[in-house]
Amino acid sequence: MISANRNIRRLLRYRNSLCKMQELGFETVYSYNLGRETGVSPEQVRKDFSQFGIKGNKKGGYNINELLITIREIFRKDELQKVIVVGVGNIGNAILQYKGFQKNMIEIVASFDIDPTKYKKKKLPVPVYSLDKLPKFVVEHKINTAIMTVPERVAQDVADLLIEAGIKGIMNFAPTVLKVPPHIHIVNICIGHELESLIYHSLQMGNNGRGKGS
Amino acid sequence: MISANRNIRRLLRYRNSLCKMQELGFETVYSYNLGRETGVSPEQVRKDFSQFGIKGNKKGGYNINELLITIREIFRKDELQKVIVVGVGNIGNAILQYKGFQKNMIEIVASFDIDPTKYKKKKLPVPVYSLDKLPKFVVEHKINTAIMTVPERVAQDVADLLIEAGIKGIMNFAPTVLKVPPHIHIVNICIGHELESLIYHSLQMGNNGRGKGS
DNA sequence: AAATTAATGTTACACTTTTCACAATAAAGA
DNA sequence: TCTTTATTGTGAAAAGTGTAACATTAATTT
Repeated sequence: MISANRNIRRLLRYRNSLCKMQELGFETVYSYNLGRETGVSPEQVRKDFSQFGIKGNKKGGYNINELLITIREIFRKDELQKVIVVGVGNIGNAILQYKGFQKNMIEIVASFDIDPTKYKKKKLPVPVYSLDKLPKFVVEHKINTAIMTVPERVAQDVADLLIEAGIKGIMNFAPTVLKVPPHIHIVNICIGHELESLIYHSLQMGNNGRGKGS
Repeated sequence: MISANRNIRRLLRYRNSLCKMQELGFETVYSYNLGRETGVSPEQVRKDFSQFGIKGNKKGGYNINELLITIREIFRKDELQKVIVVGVGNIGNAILQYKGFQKNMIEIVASFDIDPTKYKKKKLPVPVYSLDKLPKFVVEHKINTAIMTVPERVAQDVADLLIEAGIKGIMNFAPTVLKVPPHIHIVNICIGHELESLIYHSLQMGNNGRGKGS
């Protein structure tokens, strides 16, 4: 079977680099080019492609255009993927403002919050609704995926609500491990932990402060 | 040696759960409790602890207070870690507003942007400086870690600037693989890719839309 | 005090992912 | 056309990570 996780992530990185290369006018790419650009070994690049049935030319490398088409097919970029945001706080806001999703056939179609003062919020590209309206909206608009940017303390409850409404994938920004049925997909993004982990590794590495002082 | 990456991340999750348990008045915890809360197997919990030299009691489990102290020691929570944010756009803003770092001995002490209109920005808890001021600031305040929330197209240049200034760890929100010397630590957070990956897996899983229609 | 029990701590196994080595092959050159 | 060459494609080895089994031990019970 295909579907690992790592491959998928790398595929997205490849796509990024490939787009840039295409813009620069390149037509073909070698595994070691793409590897260098994406921080992946050439063997890994070839293996990933091979795994997804992508063929190159024995001496001419891979055709960038074909690669991009195939990658888009893998990610089903023929249909627009509709996503909602739940929790219009700092991060929720930032995500709503972000313009980069559209080009990858993803559209944030609505947002939800408990706080009524948010409902009138202008300057947002999508409406903010009450949480009550969520279940109906999800069903009617056939939403599968939600970005959840709510306070930690309500994260589990909101997740339950989302799943009950029929959501299949949740991107969770709260530093909580959500308890969900096995068929639900969760991606946890915990900026705080990432930062602490980074600091930890930087400290490990050696001279904390500059120079050898202190 | 200790220092894997996965362990560290799990340790942070443990800490989260342990704090909650402590607030609820618990004094000890068993590996399977903590495992259940954090989505980790009990064996893994024990192994992680063992790896960091944390000892439990043969029948009474682990002492929550000791655990927390040890974990804090591992992460060097005796000293405040100062961090800067570079790029005060949507996400940069959100991160600057976020209040949760303080409790883990992390403080965002300043932010930087090229856009002069940002410098006067009130409602931010830290000042926004010109990028010119960055090198001196980093040296004077002994900053090791930066959160980089700049547009993709300038990400590499800003990273170079940061490293030149003496930054050892960068949290990068642009979907680019930064080319950096080996002693520099990078954490990439690419919300777009995470979202696409999530959608991919959700689609794989089965009935895209609700019911069996279409 | 001895036996039982319920947990930890650790060693061995299994699985996953990456790297390595090299076979296969199409293009380029002689 | 034959040889060389530069690249892909892949099977095997290695490294990394998680799981399972079990040995160990301190508290509890008898």
